[in-house]
Amino acid sequence: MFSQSEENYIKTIYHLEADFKKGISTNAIAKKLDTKASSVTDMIKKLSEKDVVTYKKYQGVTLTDFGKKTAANIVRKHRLWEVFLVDKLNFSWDEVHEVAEQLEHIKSPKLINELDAFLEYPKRDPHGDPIPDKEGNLQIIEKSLLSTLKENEIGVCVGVDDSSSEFLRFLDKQGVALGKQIKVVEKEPFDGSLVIEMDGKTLSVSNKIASNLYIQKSR
Amino acid sequence: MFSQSEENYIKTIYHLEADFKKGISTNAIAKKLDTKASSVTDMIKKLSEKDVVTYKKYQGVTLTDFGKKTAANIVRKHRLWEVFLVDKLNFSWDEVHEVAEQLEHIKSPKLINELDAFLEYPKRDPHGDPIPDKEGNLQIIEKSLLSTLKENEIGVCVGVDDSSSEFLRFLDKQGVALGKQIKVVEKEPFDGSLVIEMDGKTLSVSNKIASNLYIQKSR
DNA sequence: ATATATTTTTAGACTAACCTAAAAATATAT
DNA sequence: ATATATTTTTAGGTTAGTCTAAAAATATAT
Ligand SMILES: [Mn+2]
Ligand SMILES: [Mn+2]
Ligand SMILES: [Mn+2]
Ligand SMILES: [Mn+2]
Repeated sequence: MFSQSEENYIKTIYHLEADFKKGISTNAIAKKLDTKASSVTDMIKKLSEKDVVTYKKYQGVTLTDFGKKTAANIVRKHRLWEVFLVDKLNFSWDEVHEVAEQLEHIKSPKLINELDAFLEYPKRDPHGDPIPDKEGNLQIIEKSLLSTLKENEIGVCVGVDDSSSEFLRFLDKQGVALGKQIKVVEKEPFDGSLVIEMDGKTLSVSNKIASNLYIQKSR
Repeated sequence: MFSQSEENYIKTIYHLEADFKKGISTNAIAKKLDTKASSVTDMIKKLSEKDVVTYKKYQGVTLTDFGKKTAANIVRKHRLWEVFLVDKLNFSWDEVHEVAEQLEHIKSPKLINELDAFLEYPKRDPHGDPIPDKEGNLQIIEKSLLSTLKENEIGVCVGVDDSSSEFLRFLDKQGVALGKQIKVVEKEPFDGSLVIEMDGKTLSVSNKIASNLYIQKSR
């Protein structure tokens, strides 16, 4: 059984590995967890002791299979709770993260399995991120950043890269939501902005937005 | 904002005060929390510092109004989560306590208010205990231990005193549940056992059970 | 290749929440 | 009333998780 703090480290390493492969640096972890590198070194030693990570001094850290499974289970809980908050308790997608950050640490296998069933086995969380199954496997879908699409390409909005409240609320204001069909009408090379068609209307989105929105291209 | 540990102390003092009025002893708290008296003294000082309790050395501890409100809010969360687990996630009434013990510490006013609404504002938890409202008030109902009823008195089962898994599962086995009508047929002075009528059948219950079951008498 | 900058680890401290053992206060029994 | 028992507090330690500052290792730039 892991402490809340240990779980937060494990989850963070998992997310960093998804982005940057093996050998996650002390500093990278410290930055994500808003703590100091020296604290990370301490914790890393403990996690290595517990066979969650492999660790060679100065070489960064990598999750073991056991560590990966543990991490996936925490992520599974986090995302299932997010679905619960949005689907059942009227939270909006920009409000769920902080609470899920707490709920993910509740220890009860029955709770999480029953929650999964109650929510009818959702496959993705409110931000479009996949929910790992009990074994820790998660299905990856083919998705591309909106900014990488070419003119006239069409797709469906399936996720966000940055899921900060600010970004999500901004998307709300623009009427952008998961499941919406988007067509790239025009790309502006000067500032990287795009003119897109959505809900039959055309609007312009900045490069900043376009490089944070995931699109599943229509074949 | 209080730590999980502080919250557990506050809640425990609250429950003890309900049973024994003011001036809760260090030892009583230690026993309930399964910790040492010296640890309790430490924590009591901190809580007194934070104006949760009033404390005079060797005189025991009493919740302030602020302390009472804080406690009631924790109890509110505990009981609402218990209702959720039973009503929505197929937990039985003997399985919920341990999980609610964790869930009660989640910090999010919106979460608990939405949960309350989602559950349609329940008034009692699965054990018949009242759920405090947002202000910390809880409605008390007139209830008596089954063991105090006289022959031929009739009432409805509305709660349990001991809510240990063992007792609750035993009640399940006997077919006793909240809401069941019970009539005292006969009292056995020798061992304090009772013959009762329930669901049209008569059965005998030991004194141990009769003094852990709350009945609301039919006027 | 060497100097400089950056990253990582170590050393030493702090706080929260525990503990044991001893001392002090209070309660109980004769 | 005094002696004894019990309860409560104090004193001093431990562990988890954090911090700052300094030392060591590694990376980068000339
Ligand atoms: Mn968390
Ligand atoms: Mn999410
Ligand atoms: Mn608790
Ligand atoms: Mn209960």
